[in-house]
Amino acid sequence: MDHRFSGRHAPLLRRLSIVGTLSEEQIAAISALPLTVRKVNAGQEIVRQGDRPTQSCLIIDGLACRFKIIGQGARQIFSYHIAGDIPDLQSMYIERMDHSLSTLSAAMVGYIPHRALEHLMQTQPAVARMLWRDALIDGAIFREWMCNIGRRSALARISHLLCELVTRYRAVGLADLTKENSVIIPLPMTQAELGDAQGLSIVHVSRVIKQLKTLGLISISRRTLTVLDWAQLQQVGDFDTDYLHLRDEPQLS
Amino acid sequence: MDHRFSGRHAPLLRRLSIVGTLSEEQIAAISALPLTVRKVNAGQEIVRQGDRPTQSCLIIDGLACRFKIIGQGARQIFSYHIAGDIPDLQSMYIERMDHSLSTLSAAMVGYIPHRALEHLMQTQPAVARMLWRDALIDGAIFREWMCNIGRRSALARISHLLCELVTRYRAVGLADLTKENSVIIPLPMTQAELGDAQGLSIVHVSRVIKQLKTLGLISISRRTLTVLDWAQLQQVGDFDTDYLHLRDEPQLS
DNA sequence: CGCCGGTTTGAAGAATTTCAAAGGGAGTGG
DNA sequence: CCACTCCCTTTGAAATTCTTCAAACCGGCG
Repeated sequence: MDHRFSGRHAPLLRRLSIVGTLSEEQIAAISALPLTVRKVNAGQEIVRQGDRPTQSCLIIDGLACRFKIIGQGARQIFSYHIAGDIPDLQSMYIERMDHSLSTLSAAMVGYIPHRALEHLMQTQPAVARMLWRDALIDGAIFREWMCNIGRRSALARISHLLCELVTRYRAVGLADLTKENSVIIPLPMTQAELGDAQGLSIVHVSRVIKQLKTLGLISISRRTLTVLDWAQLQQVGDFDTDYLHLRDEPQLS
Repeated sequence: MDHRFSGRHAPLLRRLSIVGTLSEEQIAAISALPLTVRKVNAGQEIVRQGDRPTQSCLIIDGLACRFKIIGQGARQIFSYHIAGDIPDLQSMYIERMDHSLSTLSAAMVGYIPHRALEHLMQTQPAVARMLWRDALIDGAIFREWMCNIGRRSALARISHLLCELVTRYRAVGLADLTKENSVIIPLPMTQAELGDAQGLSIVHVSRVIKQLKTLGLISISRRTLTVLDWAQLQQVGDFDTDYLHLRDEPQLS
């Protein structure tokens, strides 16, 4: 983990440094991005479908998700976003939002004007490349979720999702370890929100999670996930980190 | 429809002109892209998961799809690609393919070296912007498919997919009309391939298509789809063109 | 004419949803 | 500090959607 980063831009710097190596100049340029920080409660819509934003959101702390409400009120969640993510970077290039962005926990959100981002991308092409790479990885995650929802069992889906979250939290240094080397990450979303992400009903999510607990693979308490058997959880979830395109694959013992 | 376009680059030019307006200079620059054209049979893998391509593929004619094989042989198709699409543009920025690209019909495929694309994007920033926009729309389609697979009934899923294909074929001028103003598009894929796209079994796809025929919404013959009741098909499929971000929404009577 | 891949059909089975109700747990107000 | 409340989770039972299996059918092509 890089300790050069501090302040409100730190999560973004950490995030980008898993995509590529940042020079001092680039770090300075990113740190100079104007950032209007706001504290947001859980369950607030930050950007709405149909909006034409002139700024993008950096998640500084907490959990957010992108989603769309379809037909008779069903919700599909497309992605979860943790500290360092810019979930709506694409609004720079696609004016009209075709989905919404919402917090799932209390969160710190920083707003960056598109103008500033454009200037950054013009003056620091290497950073632009990182941001684009990031957007493409975003798409890779969508594809993997399609595999989940379309072709995996409910048990595999939830396991896979938990594996992804663990891997992403670890990548940005936000996962903790127990004495026994079990990984701990925040899991602030409700089971309804897990279901909306993986195309499952609340009831079934509950049953599947119970099964994972019974199998001794995980435990959950106080909105916190502990992975008790990482190897097994990966296997049940048919999980392979490839699609996350991490530069240095973090290895778990 | 723009008639300035001819030759093997024409499908790409038509495709980009639905994203933005092309100047003569841009048309010239795109037409100058080196293009190695190959005729490919149906069902051939063009790019494989794990590859590190140095060129990207332009679909000049025919149908292709991106997909991944998971777990015990199940296949998830992520997207269909018609003439003018560059399905693996992203391999310029993400070295290692996390999925495969395959033809679904006999096709003409043009290979463009990444180097040439990079040069184009550097010298024609507006074209670069269009290509990026295109990549982001790609992601928007993934998201809509997630809604389909995760939250819509089988009948709605198939209807929605057919609506999308009709809309995309129309956008690039590849849809025909009957005397009665019904839209006709190619539908070369098998029902197994439709199922793999929408997370359904062959059997169920067959039943759903039968139902759509019985309802009088569509007819299919000789790998060709005729939409008999566009309004109704859209409604059944909960279809809204928003997510395709077309510049000029093509209106159907 | 016969083959072959793809489609259709029927029947049985599995996974998941829906409905309904009870059970917890964390924060709030008395 | 207790009791209440609200939201979330859990459980059971019935219903539904979709899958699987198996077999027949169909249409284009050699």
